[in-house]
Amino acid sequence: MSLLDEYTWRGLLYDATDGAAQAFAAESRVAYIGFDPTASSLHVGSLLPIMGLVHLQRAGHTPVALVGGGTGLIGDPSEKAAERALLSKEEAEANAAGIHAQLAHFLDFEVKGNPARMANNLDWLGKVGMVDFLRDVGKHFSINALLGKDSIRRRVQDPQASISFTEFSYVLLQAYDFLELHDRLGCTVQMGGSDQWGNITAGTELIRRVRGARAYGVTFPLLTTSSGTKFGKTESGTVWLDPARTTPYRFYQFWMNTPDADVGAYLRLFTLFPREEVEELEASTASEPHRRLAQKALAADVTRRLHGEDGLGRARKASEALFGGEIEGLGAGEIADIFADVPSSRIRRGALQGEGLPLVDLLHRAGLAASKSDARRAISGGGIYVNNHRVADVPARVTMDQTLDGEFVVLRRGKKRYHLVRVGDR
RNA sequence: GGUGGGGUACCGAAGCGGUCAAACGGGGCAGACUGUAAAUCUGCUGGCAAUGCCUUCGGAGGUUCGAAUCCUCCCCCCACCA
Repeated sequence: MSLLDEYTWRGLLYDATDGAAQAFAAESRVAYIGFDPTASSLHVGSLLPIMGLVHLQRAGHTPVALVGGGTGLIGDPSEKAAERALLSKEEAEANAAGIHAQLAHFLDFEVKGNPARMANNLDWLGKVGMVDFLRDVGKHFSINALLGKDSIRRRVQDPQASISFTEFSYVLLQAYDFLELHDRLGCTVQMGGSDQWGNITAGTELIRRVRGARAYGVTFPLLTTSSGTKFGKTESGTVWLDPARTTPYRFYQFWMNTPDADVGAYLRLFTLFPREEVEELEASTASEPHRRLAQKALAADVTRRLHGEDGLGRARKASEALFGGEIEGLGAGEIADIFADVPSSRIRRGALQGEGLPLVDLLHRAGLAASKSDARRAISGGGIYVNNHRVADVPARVTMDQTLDGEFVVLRRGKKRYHLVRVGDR
């Protein structure tokens, strides 16, 4: 199966320039995707283009991840409705390093033949002179055409939004990136989200004009959930790839919570499962949904790829304990293990001795309630559990008697939000 | 620069002298039902030492026993005109 066919059945293909399919079929290509270093970590939203690179590499082509250390300093106008804050050079570089490390979980940088590569456009954007740039690149862009581009026109027409010259120039920089990668690495394909179409074709045109060479573009769809909410957001915020920001447990839970209506599409997009396996899992969701086989397979596969067998093991174990059975039968050691990645806090032993501490205060301190009033409301609404037993008594206090092995108290709000309180002075 | 209309809680939007911590809708949180799904139904949705007290209705002053509501000045938006 050709690469674009693979993309197509998986739902990964949004659009491609003419000849792209033949180009991939004809020879091994070098293709790149740019990742914007606005944060030191990528989030699940970036997983889609990353998987695009993964399939590309498996098909024998060479993936290049361009970390926009240079363009990150500018900002893409198509992403925002208003002028955005610029990153400092140091921030951009630190973020680029973090992103590099994360990509290594998905792409093989070691194989012979078509190892994945990293590039940082600061390497050339940092050096190019203004006059050279205007002469070699700027010359090939028509202002009239640029003004016609959606992302720019919107901003130009709205006197409120207005666009700076810097952002206006963004498309030139991205086109120039493509040209540089073409010259340096023989890169002939740029891929990206469907919102990048205009920027990508600007690059293919620049290459055609100044090098007389053919280059191609492929775009991926922008993902939304079946209920219309933004993919990759949860109650607790963005789902990051960095385990320090989103623990493997939470990451696993994010995928476990995938709605039935979306799980088939996600299996295609985010796992490498072959078609038959995806279809079997979908059939399972239709006929025996309560087993959640599709969600489990999805969560396991994605979590394993990012956090390894260990991370997956912990996430699974914690999930099984938390959503399966009794907590009270477990020893302190097991609890510490299971809750390794669950949010936790520490409290002094003295606070729970004697009279103990009002549950309301504990909830507030643990961050499970925004305020004590919020905690009271949550308790009276029946949404608070101590060691998995509902506590509906607002003035309830928590004492040493309720600790597990004298060391832990497991708080829970609602069905899924757990918090482990460790009792001890250190 | 002129004229008119606005700025209310997370968002949208009522209120236009006391009964306003502020209708209603959305969002969010929780409960019921389930399958850690969706849909649906129900409750909650400023804070605190809590039958009360404090802070909130663009900002600063003022009138009044009492203001989100009236007056003055200022800031910012929107529409039309120049």
